[in-house]
Amino acid sequence: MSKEHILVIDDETQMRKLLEIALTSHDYKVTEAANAKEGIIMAANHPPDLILLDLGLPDENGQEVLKKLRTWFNNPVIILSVQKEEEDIVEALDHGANDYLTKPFRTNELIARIRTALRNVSGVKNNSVIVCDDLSMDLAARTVKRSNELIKLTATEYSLLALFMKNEGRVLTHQFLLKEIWGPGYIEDTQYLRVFIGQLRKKIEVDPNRPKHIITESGVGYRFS
Amino acid sequence: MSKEHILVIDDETQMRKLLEIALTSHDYKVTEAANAKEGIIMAANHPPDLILLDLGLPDENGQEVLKKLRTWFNNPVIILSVQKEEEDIVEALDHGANDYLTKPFRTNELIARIRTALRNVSGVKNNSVIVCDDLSMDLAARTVKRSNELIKLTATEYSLLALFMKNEGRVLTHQFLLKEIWGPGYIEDTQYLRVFIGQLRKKIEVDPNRPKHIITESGVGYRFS
DNA sequence: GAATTTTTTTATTATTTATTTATAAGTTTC
DNA sequence: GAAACTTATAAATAAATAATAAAAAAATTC
Repeated sequence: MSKEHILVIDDETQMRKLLEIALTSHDYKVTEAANAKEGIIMAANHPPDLILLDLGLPDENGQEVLKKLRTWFNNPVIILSVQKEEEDIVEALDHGANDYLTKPFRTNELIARIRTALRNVSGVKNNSVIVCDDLSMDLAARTVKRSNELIKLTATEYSLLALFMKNEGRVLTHQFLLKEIWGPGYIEDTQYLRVFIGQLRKKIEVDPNRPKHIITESGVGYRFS
Repeated sequence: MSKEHILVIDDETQMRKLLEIALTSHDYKVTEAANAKEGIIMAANHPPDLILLDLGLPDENGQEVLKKLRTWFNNPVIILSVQKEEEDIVEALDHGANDYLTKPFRTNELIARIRTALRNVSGVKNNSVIVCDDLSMDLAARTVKRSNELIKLTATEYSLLALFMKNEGRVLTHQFLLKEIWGPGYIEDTQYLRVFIGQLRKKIEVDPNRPKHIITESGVGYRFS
């Protein structure tokens, strides 16, 4: 089963270590960046489910980093900062942060706030089960069943299918899918999509040659129904 | 635009007054309840967009109130409490609270956190659907239905039909249509239009030989009705 | 650190869509 | 109502897009 992925962007080694231990012990997959530039690149190369962002980065103003991320990154961002001024908090929240904790923070509270943020991922409730015909996806357990049989999906396959099931009936363009799953640097790589759509169809369709769930919208994208 | 509605559940009169002033000045509609029982009834009778809930209510434990609310209330709940113990915060968040502020709090921060919580729920259901007789086009989903049956259109056919449906009743000249769909270099290629109008009619008209939707205006262009 | 799984890349084939061409059917104008 | 012009339809060709298989590379697991 694929773990939820959290990207920590913080320049203090000690803090990263602390977060890594706390997060991995709660069964999250953690990646780390020590500065803004690195963090943005990592987020773009493999979009995490949530970002923990320190505002006091050495190479760039944290608020600016947040603004940059929010031009394309739609998953939760939680700010961790020594700045406890009200105006900093308000600014960050209005720039699209989902939560703001001041350092030093309490670990269990942070973990609870991460759970809360991940639960509320905009749009579809992230704690429910999406059922669609013979398919059902448990977003909390991160599992997929076809006619009550568990299906084994890789992390990427799961993310892709989740995106489809959260947007049933809607045409999702190649660009949108690539941006959401692989990051904004991959919007040209439609071949990735073809390969993974093919793999998904093999796993979820009764007849992969006559797909009923993932419908091709030639020249535009795909639609799940 | 209708104001967003916030329900304040708090037993302290002063606090309610303070919140009322702060919230109304930020253009929210505010209703108030002084205890748990009243609060739950008010939320049930007229569900607000967001609830501000004090945990220290006289008649019932705040965590229990939260649990009761969460059995049916899906909009954001923000906790305001004098309790600053980590375990209280974690418990409330895990019971479905969206945020937790300890009293005394800073007003602008609260307002910003309210904005953040409301941002996550709104905006998802802005489906602009154009309906025209038996035809309906969902611009967000990028789908077209004829008498509730999905119609399969190619990318060009869809763009053309969207242009028509957005300009219902208006005559669109050949030049305009060609420029919009194919680009300014194709103003001369009226044959393209004829081919695609023909294909569209086959798909959307009851009797393609007696078109009711796409009307030919000989020598000028076409009109959608 | 070897084995396994997953992702990425490459190559080939299949399918769909756009464009062109040819011809028939309407319209307009005088 | 016939010539001139415009529009409609069908079908062939070209181009673009999509699917599939299989390899190489990278990441993960034990």
